[in-house]
Amino acid sequence: MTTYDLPKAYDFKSTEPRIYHMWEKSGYFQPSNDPRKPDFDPSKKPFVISIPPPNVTGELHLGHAMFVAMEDLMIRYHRMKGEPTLWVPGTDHAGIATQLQVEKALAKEGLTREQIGREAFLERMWAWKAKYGGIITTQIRRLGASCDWTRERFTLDEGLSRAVREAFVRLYEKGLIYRGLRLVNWSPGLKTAVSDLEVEYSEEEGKLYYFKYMLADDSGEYIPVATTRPETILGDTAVAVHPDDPRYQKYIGRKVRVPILGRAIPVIADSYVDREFGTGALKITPGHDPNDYEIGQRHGLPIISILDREAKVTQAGGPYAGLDRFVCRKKLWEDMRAAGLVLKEEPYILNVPRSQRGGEIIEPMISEQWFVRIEPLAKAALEAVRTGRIRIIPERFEKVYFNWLENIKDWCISRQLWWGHRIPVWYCDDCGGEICARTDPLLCAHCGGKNIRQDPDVLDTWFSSGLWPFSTLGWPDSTPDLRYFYPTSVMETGYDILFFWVARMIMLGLEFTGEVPFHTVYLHGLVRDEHGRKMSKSFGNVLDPLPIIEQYGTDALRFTLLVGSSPGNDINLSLKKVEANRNFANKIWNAGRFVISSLATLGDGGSVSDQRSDTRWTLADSWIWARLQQLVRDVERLFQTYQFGEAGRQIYEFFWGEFADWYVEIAKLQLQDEKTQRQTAETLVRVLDICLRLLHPFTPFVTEELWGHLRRATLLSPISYLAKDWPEALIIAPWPKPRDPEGWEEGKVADFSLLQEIVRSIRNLRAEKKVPPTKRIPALMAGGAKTLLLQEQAAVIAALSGLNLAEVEIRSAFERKPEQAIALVIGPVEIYLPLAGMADLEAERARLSKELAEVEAHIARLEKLLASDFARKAPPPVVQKEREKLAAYRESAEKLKAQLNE
RNA sequence: GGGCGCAUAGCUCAGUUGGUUAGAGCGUCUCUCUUACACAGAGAAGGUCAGGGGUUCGAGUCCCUUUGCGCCCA
Repeated sequence: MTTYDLPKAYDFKSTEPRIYHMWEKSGYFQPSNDPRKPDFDPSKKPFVISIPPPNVTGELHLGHAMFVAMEDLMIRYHRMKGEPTLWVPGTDHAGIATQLQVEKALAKEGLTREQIGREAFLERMWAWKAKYGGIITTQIRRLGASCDWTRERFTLDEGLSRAVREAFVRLYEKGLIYRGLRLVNWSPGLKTAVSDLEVEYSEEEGKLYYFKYMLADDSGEYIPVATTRPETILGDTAVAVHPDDPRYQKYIGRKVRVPILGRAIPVIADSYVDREFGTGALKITPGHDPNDYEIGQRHGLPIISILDREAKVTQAGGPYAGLDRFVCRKKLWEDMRAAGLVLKEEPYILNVPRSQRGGEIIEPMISEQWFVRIEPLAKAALEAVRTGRIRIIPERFEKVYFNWLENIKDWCISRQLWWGHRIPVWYCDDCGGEICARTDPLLCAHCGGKNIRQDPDVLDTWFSSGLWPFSTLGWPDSTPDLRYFYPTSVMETGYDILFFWVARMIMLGLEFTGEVPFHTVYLHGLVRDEHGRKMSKSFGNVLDPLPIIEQYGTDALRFTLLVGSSPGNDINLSLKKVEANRNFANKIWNAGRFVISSLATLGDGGSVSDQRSDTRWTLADSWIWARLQQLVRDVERLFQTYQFGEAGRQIYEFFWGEFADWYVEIAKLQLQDEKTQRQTAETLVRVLDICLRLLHPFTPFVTEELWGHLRRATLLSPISYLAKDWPEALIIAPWPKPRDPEGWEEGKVADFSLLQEIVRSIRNLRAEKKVPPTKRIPALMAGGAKTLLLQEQAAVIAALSGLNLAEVEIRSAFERKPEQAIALVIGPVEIYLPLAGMADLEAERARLSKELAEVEAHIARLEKLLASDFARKAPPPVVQKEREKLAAYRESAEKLKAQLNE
């Protein structure tokens, strides 16, 4: 047969691109049951994920690596289970972020978008997208993502743009979209409105400024007022006091003068005012503060906008017109000081609204914007989760979701940008009418006039992402894909975009399709640095996934992210962990090399038949098989409950700690014996095969590569029948099916555990006594009830613990304790290692006494336990287990005592 | 102000029907280049599971509470 000469270390660098190419080229990423193909069967239930679309011109970060690892794991698992599986990839135009990139490039040429005009600017945008748009998807491929690239979508592509247009028009027609002057969050740097969600509040040191609001009747009286933003004084239209405040009651209904400007404004009473805060009198600036806006609405106060779109003071600011907001703050305060209006300043911790993008201070401003009337949509979205039609994992996020939707405010969806879906509304200059249409109108629908112009604004990017699960499948058309693959199955993403994205998809999905867009939401945590700090460029602790992949391989990174995380919790990533998992990939590789090489020892006597009714499985064979079946059951249970990390850890433990450390070592022995050679090779192949299948969703590359070698080697070997049903690639190999235990497993596992304990005890003693590892030593064993087992396993024990088999003597018991020997007691078994000259009698007695004391402590503990209510109230199997333990300890104690008495 | 999470070995973390000897990786110490793997093997040290109270035969796990840290919402 062909001998395999695999490299000693797994070479991920050459393997990963080759394997990925093979998968993609072979069409494995496409659903096995495809509505586009003639043999399509609509009755098969598919498993579908739509990718959280990354920014089209973005670059890979660990958040992407995280979601790809999780989603690819789910996709591969379901694909291997034989379900038609679809993972829809795509990208998002990321309005602000992308536009900023291009504006930055323009700025380098000394240009602004306004200078070159909308049309030319959009040409630049598309050119930019063409240039950088492929980078992120190439990088996602490097992560091993098995998504169906033939179905790749982009939020600004034709189909999705049509979906956005349709969605807008429907909401508009239903009265769920309106345009109006409202106080919105304004980003002066970006010169656009942003939604509530795009504003973050940070606590910062600032000042509380106290000053006099002079009564307008020139009585010389004043109301002391405090503010954190003096410049807004220019926009004040009232001073409010609490109606029950004795200090100020007398002023209610009178007028005060706005400092410097001299405008007379009323003193009003409103119970919103907190008497304890500041001076207990509140200046009201409805044009620049959300709370003041509310109060202003209640009292019918005028609204004055004192800032323009760049946050410079407007004409309303009189002498300050044209100043920047912060310059104005300073100057106005100085002028007020000169005018004798300043009382004092106090240090104060402010809650400063900052743009989620860029961090500049957001200015609440009155502006005409488009909004979605969200309440009816939110109601349906709440219901969907409340009734369990959608399940959020981990569950605690359901509460967060409810809380947000219950207190939701209308969604500001217009952005003063150029890169995005333009609002499909036209205004008629002739009749003043408004036209909202699915196709661009040429004439006014109301008066037939030609003087119509489209609203210049575009929609919030999240508006289009909110349609993603169905727009990517062809909505609003009832395409075969939409009919078959929608609703999708799982929405997997980070908890940080639960509101931004997930909630909106649920709302819009229910609204437009009448169905939930997915039945399960799985939320992963954020990737942090190794000490749990948020990664940030300024802090310099950002880890870039690409160099990590270069250094340790994709599998190592994926396994680290998957196994190091639990649902909804952040993960601290360190290169040490990735390195450890690179080592695991190498361990898999080398165990595989061993298994493949073991096939060669079977010789080339041609293929043997699958007849093996006469096989006598060894203890090790039975044990590893029982353990493997247990693993398959556990992994299945863990996958079903979305505990992927735990599943990965268990496979890791089994593979390294049981298969490689124990079975492979014993297999070396069994392969030398003609009688057990074939069954050993068979077991090696079977166990490795199943392990590779279980590991494939975690570490797809090394498992695919190795499995390919295993398959070819097996097919060329005398036991080729094992691989006769294997498909041509692991990615489509059937997922191991859990089987019920057959009854024999427990006994074999217990026997093997005893064997392991014996081996460990001997190794331990050897290390303690500094016996050179290569020195083979004799041993006498008294096996008691386990004598037969020991005799059968003598060769295994000898090999694993460095005994000289020819000098191993096993009996049921010895009449006299062997001299000059060190004794070990392992439950029912006594072992004597005649280490001439090493048996220091005193030291031995001390060692045995110590052991006896430990055992007696256990006996005392268990006797007490079994005498308590435990014996009556605990379930019988649990009690039985403790009784057995006690019996074993008693046996050990007796033996130890006997040792000490000699 | 409301809500949520975390606190387990030196470090980073698992531990999902509560079962009585709490695990891993890394780090540390000792030995070994044993023909799958030194990206390894063997052995060892290291934990009153944040403090207190409760439920229970039994609590790292459930309940209450205190302290510290973090996050979300307002």
